Amino acid sequence: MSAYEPEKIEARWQKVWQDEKTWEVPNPGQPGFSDQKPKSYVLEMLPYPSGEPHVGHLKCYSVGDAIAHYRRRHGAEVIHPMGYDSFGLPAENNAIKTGEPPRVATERSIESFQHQFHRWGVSIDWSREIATHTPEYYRWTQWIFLKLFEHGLAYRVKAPVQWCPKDATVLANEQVVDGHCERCGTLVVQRNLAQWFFKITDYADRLLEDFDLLESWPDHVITMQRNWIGRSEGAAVVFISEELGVEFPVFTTRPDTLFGATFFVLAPEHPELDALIAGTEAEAEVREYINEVARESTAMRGAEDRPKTGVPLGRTVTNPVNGEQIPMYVADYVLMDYGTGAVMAVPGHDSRDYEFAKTFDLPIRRVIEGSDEESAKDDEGLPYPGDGPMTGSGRFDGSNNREAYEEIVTWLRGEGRGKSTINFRLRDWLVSRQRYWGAPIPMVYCDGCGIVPVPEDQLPIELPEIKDYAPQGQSPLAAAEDWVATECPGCGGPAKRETDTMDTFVDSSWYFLRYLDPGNVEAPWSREAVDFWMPVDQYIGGVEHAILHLMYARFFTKALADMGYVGVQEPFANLFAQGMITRDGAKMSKSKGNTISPSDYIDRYGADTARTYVCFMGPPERGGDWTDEGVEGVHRFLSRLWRFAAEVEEKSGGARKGDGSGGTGGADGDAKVLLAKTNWAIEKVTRDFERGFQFNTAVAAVMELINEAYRVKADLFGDPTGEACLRFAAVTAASLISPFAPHIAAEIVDRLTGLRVWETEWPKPDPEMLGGDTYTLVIQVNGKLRDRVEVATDADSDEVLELAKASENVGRMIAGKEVIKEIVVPGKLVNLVVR
RNA sequence: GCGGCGGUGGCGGAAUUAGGUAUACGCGAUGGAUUCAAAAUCCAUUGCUCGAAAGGGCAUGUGGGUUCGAUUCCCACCCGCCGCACCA
Repeated sequence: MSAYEPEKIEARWQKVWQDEKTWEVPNPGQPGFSDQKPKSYVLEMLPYPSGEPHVGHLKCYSVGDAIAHYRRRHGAEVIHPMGYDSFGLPAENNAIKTGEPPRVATERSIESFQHQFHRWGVSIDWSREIATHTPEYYRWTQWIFLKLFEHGLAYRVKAPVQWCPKDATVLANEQVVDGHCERCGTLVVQRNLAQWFFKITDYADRLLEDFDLLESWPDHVITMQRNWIGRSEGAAVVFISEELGVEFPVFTTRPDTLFGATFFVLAPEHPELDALIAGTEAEAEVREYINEVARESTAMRGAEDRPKTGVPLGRTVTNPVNGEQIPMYVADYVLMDYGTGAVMAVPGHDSRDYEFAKTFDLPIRRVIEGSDEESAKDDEGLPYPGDGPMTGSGRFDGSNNREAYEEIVTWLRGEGRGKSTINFRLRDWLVSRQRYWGAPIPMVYCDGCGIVPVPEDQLPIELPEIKDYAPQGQSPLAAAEDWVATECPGCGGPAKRETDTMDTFVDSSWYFLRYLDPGNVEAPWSREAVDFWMPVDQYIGGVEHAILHLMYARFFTKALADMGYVGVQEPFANLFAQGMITRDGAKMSKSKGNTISPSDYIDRYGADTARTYVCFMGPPERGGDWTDEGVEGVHRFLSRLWRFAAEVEEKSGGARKGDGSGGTGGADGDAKVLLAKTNWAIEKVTRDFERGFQFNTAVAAVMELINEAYRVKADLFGDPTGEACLRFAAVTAASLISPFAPHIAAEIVDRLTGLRVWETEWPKPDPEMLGGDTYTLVIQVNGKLRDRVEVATDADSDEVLELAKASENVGRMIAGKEVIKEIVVPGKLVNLVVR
């Protein structure tokens, strides 16, 4: 009997797949294309190539490949490509440290990924491989930039932006976590810079509404995006400074509390502040406060339990509902980038305004009554955020605040002082980066013509070779003077290139379209290919991309659809968010020294073991802790499968065509039990795939099948029907495990049937064989398990009840008691209720 | 604070999707077979507890409820993880 030698069988089948280009699929119009099969686009989030692939990649692609295999065996034409998100900071930071050009380190890493992915045996169509750092790719990233610009969706503006001093670049709002740089953890500061933005806010509503178009996304991912977009309904209300004749619009979700507004607060960055304080007594103090705030980091400013600070402006505005003059303040608890940067303060019904009023001794007015005790005394129960009858609100007194809401807004509208409106938390996407290793922004600046887009036929604007990658507060590209100096496409005069590069999230916002037509030199993709393959039927990746990447890609798809380049509104119909693998309960990191190198395990146990293990260690959508013992357990299981199949091959002859079920008819005894278990396993694994990729229990079911085979095999060898059942069990076990362990499965199925497992149809359970002649009847007394007996499947309720009562143990439990109820659940249990 | 997810043996987890055998599968542990020996392999046992055994009692974060029967449904709470957060 040959031993299980994964290194041999894995190399053998990998060579077959590579030589025969097994996983390559044609596009419409290409030779071999057929529209008879349903298509399925299975896609894992493309990896950032840094060093070698890690266990996160192993898990992502093990899950994705299982799905790809499963769908192929259900008759689908599966497109399963991969590539590299190869622009980005780590390679550039490495370059600054070592002087090695980012391209060199990146391409070395890509080679390592290619090598590892081949060793993992992942079923990828390598003819579609892409890398975002190649001019062939970023030419089209630049092209999309131009299209967005053309359609008014890309614009340049000077604005306060988040700046990371360590990486010396600006960051998108989404890349600032708790006031720190998402990448390096450095405290982020604000700077006023002219930057390129994408107008994602134009799509805020559609990004929300179109969640309805998705087939299956995890709820928590949708919730995270929903919160991030932060749609809130309310009213825009205009407060006027009579002295200056300036209008101050505010956004409020509570126009019903307008009568309770006792002061008015502006953000320190508010553009009207200058005009308000110029030449007044308050000027010096206010300026000092503004400067103080400017020095503080975003994190400090947003800190919890921060005492309220602010300065009175010595001015007032008019409350539109009652004409009252209320004092104006500047305070840092009002944010410039939400709403209008100004708020009407209602201390009676808003906790922040309440705190501020307490600190500055401002009037607090109740305008909505709560329950009786709460409204007993003026200031008790305040701030009160709830609903109730209105008070101190003129003609609205007595009506419920929710009902008065509409009336107040209507009244404001009639007066020209306000209207109902919707506000979003989402900001436009800042895409400029003052870094080298990214796609250059295809724009030039001309003294005469201003900002001029590079004509399409001049793309790509290639990254120049430079020597010094260190950022100096501006892009390292600025040092490449020959490159920067160019000719204005408009007037032909001297002009300068934009030296910022694009955020790498731009590269990854459309790569799934390029896979569909990767060699196209005329266009980023052919509409025909995109119409055929899109949307992605199953997307797989980590939750860490729940907001950034997934929202940007959705935005791009919608914008490209509006321009007529794609025909879908949503790129990813189904999303699977995998959980993170930990080691000793902790996130793996180089600094902790607890990283797992997949290649070490593949050297020792083979790719099948590593792949099956990551699918078995727990539900794939949850995290799991990597243990060496667990890996060994899976390897032990595959070895058992192997030995069992080898024994079948040896004792019952070589390959016989078919699914292995030939000759199993008329089985009884252990043979029949094994046959039933085999059919049960088919049913169970299939159900686990269909019910959202419950791979841990799918693998467990095949383990159970193998355990059953070991239990009965000694008795069955030698008997023709018994051997047929063993053979069927072996072929089926291999077939069912093949999405996780494709090499061992290919080898076993080849040896026992002469067929190629990936070309065979997914097995179907024989419903006749699922149930046996008998079942285990559970007998309860007062709901407690008292006995179990084997009962014929066709026994009726009376017979079952009789058998239950005949049980010795049950007899003891009901002796001397009155049976007041008898519950019979056919095929399952009997419960006798006694008193 | 808001939103989401979760709490089951020594450990990872199963059963939760129509309420019906709690702990599948794996790990770990113990015993046995094989071996000169070890590794590997195979077999058996393994929630806690009382009992010689037959068998009993107790167990799914806590407290209630519905039910013949609740890990599953309802109410109230506790703990953990994740996301967002002075968002007006």
